[in-house]
Amino acid sequence: MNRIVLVRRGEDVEVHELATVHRIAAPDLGGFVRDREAGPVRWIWDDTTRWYPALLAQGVRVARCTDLRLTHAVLRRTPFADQRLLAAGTTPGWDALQPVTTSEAALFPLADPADLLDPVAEHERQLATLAASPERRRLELLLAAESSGALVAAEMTSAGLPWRADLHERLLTDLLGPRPVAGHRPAVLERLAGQIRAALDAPSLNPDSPADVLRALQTAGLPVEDTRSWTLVQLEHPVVPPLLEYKKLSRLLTANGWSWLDTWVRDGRFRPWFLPGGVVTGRWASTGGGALSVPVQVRSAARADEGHRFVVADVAQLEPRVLAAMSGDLAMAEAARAADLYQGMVDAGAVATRAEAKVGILGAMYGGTRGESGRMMPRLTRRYPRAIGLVEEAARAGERGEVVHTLLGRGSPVPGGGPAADLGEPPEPTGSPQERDRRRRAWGRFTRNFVVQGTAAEWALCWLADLRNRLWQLGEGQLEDRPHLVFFLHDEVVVHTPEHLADVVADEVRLAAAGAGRLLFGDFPVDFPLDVAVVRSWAEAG
DNA sequence: CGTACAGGTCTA
DNA sequence: TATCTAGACCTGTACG
Repeated sequence: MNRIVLVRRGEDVEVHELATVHRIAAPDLGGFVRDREAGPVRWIWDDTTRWYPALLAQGVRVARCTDLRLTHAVLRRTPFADQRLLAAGTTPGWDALQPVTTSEAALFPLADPADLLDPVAEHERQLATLAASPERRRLELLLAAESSGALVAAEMTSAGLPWRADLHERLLTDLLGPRPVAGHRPAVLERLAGQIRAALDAPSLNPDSPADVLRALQTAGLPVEDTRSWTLVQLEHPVVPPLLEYKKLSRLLTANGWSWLDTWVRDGRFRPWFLPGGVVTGRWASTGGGALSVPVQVRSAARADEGHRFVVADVAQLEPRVLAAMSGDLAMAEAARAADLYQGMVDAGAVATRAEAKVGILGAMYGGTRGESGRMMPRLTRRYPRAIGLVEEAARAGERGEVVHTLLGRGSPVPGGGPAADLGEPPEPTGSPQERDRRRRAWGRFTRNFVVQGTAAEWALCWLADLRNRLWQLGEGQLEDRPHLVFFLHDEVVVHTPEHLADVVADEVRLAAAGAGRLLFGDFPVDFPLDVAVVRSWAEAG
């Protein structure tokens, strides 16, 4: 594997390859990368968001990279690395480096803090750190998966999720009335506001002000402390139906209404930015358009192009399956042999009902100790001692202030903030003993969830990376002419594909899932069954 | 007048 | 018959 480090130098790019250095002009970079991609090569660069969008805009796809910003972040937190090998004067600069999320695909923004960093030296420090790690293989897999995720993320933004603004607008008009002029409510909301004011005898009530609404509800004699929908549904009062309807439609208007369309949908594509490693657990974050919470309500506007289909796939109960595998709990893995893990637990006689299984497992992973899930724990602990033991141990470690880690070695933050690598004194605990105890237990719930959510994110990254390569092999020409990923959300992917390849894509999605399981868990007998749908519209899946 | 936070609701 | 993990992002409101 040829490693080529790219470094910005003014209007040029410095190319470091096999102990040689040469310069090329920035406009020639696309052609150079395209040529070298004919052979096995790994591009090493400071940050994928600073290089890859411009390459993609020129129709250049790369197979592999090392994203030093992301790999640095992982190495800084992992308990498997000797931090002294990573340390340098520029470490704070690498720590602080932020991804670029602007629509201009221009190479080389002015005054980029990345220009103060030395990618060649950082790469060498990272290689030395890996070489000395007792868990080198796992860490290398994690860093490769993380970098591959960076490529997928850039490609998804570049391609965009096909989005039919006309269908979205029709949906808005049907539910809210015609688009109002700026500063006015849509007709349907205005009518509901009138009904709410009448029902509460509050003629000047602003239904968009929670404080206003709460006061009016209390004045009307209703025993409420907040105005959440969940609270309101439990009331018997004429204001409840129009108020709930108002909240629902108002949410649609503000989160995914006309201005959302104006801002985020261009040329028939929704283009959010996906941020690999944006969540401490290793899950992706996103920015722009709320990509991680696109309501089911508007997914009908996401439609495959003419002659194309979406292949939508999600993993059933990913996290409990990951927990079974990472803890080596054969009894839980046996329950996971069924397509429905919770039903598998019922069939094994571990619990009486599916609902009990679900609330019990979720409680074990999230740290629910009260109510139903708390009552389930002794039974689950007897049946699945390794799985439950793993999350309990993670919780205890967190309560002691220790770092926990995922299967591949992503480390949790330390309680006081700042990466574990900062060898400074822990901050002085503040607050009453009760408050400190509450905080300690909350941190234990976080570390309990961290090991499972983070390892599930690693499985998903491996799935995504393998699938990306498989999809590329299925077609010819540019990325968008081939089956390609257009959306990813924790345990769900959407592939946009020419119709005649849809069934092949569905097979590849399953093969990639099986491959991810083997990569992380070897021969351990656990399944990751997928729900796969070939559809015209995202809303038809699931 | 711009920033910070609270309250709310959507996602897995 | 009690909410417990991770996010994004909107509006209204308090603050400096």
